Amino acid sequence: MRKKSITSYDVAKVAGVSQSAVSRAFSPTASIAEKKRKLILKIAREIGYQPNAIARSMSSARAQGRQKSGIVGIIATRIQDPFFANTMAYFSAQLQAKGWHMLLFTVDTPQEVDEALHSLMQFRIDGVIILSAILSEHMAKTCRANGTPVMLYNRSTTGGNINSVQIDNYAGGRTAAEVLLETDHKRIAFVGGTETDLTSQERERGLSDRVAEAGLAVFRREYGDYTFDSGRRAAGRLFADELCPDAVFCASDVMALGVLHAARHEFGLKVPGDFSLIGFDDIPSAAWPGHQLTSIRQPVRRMVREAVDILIERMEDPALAPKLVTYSGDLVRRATVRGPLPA
Amino acid sequence: MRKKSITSYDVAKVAGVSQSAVSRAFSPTASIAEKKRKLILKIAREIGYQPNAIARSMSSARAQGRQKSGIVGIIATRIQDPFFANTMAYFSAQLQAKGWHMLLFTVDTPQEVDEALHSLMQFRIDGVIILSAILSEHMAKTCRANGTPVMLYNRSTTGGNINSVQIDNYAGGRTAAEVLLETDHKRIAFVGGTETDLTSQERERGLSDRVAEAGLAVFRREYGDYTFDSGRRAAGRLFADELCPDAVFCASDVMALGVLHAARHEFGLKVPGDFSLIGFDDIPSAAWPGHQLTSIRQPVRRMVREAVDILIERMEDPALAPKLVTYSGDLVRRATVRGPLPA
DNA sequence: CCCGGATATGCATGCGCATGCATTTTTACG
DNA sequence: CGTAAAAATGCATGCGCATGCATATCCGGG
Repeated sequence: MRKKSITSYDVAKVAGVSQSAVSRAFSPTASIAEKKRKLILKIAREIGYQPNAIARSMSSARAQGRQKSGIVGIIATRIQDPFFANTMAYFSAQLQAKGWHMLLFTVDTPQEVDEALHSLMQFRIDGVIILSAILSEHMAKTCRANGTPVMLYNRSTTGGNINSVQIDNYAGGRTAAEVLLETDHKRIAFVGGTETDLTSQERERGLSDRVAEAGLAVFRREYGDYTFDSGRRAAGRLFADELCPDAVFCASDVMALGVLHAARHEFGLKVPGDFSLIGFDDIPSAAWPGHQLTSIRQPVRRMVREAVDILIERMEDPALAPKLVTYSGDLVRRATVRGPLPA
Repeated sequence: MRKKSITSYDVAKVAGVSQSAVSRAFSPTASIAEKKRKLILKIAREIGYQPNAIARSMSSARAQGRQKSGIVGIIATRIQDPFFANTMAYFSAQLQAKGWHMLLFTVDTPQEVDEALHSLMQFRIDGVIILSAILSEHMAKTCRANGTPVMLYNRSTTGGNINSVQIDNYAGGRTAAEVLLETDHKRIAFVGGTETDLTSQERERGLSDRVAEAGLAVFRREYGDYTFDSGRRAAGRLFADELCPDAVFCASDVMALGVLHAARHEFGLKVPGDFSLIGFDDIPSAAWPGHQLTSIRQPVRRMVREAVDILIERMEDPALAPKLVTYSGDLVRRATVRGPLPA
């Protein structure tokens, strides 16, 4: 009892036309009498015909010399994290609005990216977006060989030959240092993501450099894994000793919120009374009345839109040169840093 | 300058075998000499051959009488919401672990579900998961006709002929009422999601019924849209009058957190001193030290696993009867309800 | 060394569609 | 009304793969 799906031949038979006519009826640019198109579409609807995207992509291989699937692959990590959840939501909305489909792959470790990409490429995806991870030189070559454009979001390669959209992490770190120095902090601590994470390292380096320029050194460095709990635990370590930091800069808002909650509700500290706190990303919950977390904002919406635009251009014309875009993150000053708030 | 992708013929030519041999080398069950398979796989790796999943699925249509794409469609809403972000992360991990791919569609309104499903079905997906939405009778019929199993997550239909996994919303509402009545609250308010949302309605009905059984009535009803800000605004309305509620039950944790932040930091109220608060879902941030929000927990991980298992069974054998599973949500008692905490 | 069964291999085919090409129909205009 | 150009239509084909079927090769026991 196997069901056979309804094909364009079925429609053609009912409509008394050729299969080509049916195909053309569904192709907006094809040459077909308007009256006949209407009829075919009507009959198609009646008998429940749906063009088969798989077959369509098969035959496009012949015509265009290359399969076009209409699918963009996305490789993402930690999509339950508010920052990425937001980013994903925007990516999905953008791609959908422009008529592209999204084949989603989530990975736990950077090592899995290659494998995921491999798997995605079997579907002859037209392009791929990689969130917060990089790909091996080998896979980069494979993609180039296949003419599959890649978009690195939140990362870039040193080679500079892969499209990327990211925030200026170094500058963000410097900005954080700047505001903390201005407000007269002396013992500035840093809480990073995983120690090997490039993004975190750049933010740390920005902070470090600027603090050094002021003749100081970063007071303490702790590392977590970008989760709330890791921020909370980092706070535990930072405030266990006699001499505590008077400011903390975290590589992400989620960790900063972990520090904030732990400090206030587990150690009874005041923020910014006992220490000032700055996060990164400006996720929605940073602005909640009880948090009022100062942060370095990533203009996620704009960045995603740009990433999608760049990728689509490259998918349509693979010959275009790679484009690398860096956004700068503005400081969003809220209540976790002492000193006057902006009007 | 069109790139032609590498096909099994290319591998065959280099290996000096037939195309069939290459195909068989990539099919674990096919009959082929082990030595030859090794050789073919080696050459394939060398010249960068990747089986074309699209073409593979095309030809499976002939063999099996039905195309098998290995793709599951997911239609989701509000994936930036922590509850759904979590759910999505689990779905993705589960499906991937079992060798399925995920074609993601996000929608803003329930009306778009049909359209999205339509679009997905053009890819001959093997099954579809719909998060927090239902599908029209028409689309349900179409799916049945195509033999495409559907899994409604977080919803079910009255007909009971579509697979579903959901929480017992009514019972959850009753549980919330129960604990608030036990702790001697008299003016119990409800904050719902959108007024037309079935999930929210069920939670409200559970609360309502149980409160009525105690000889009381729900003190106030406000509606938001499941966002933090809508909870915040609802709080504004609830606490504007002279006579305020002494307890609030929200249809989601996110809204409850909105109420909590607004109450504490905008109106200077104490929770649970001035009123008690219960949310729904038990998202991670409900447990943050500064929140300690009492909530009705959804065992998301288990529910997702079950949903995936049920769907996979149905994809492998479409003849199986629909399965409807309802989980009950346990109360997670934290600090936002007055009275003694559990040890 | 021979022969039968098991295993391995290649050939041919079609999944459903889009499109080049040849042919027919329509349209426009003198 | 005639004719040329434009539009519409159908036929045939192949995209890359998996697999049924026919044939070739292997293996072991007598």
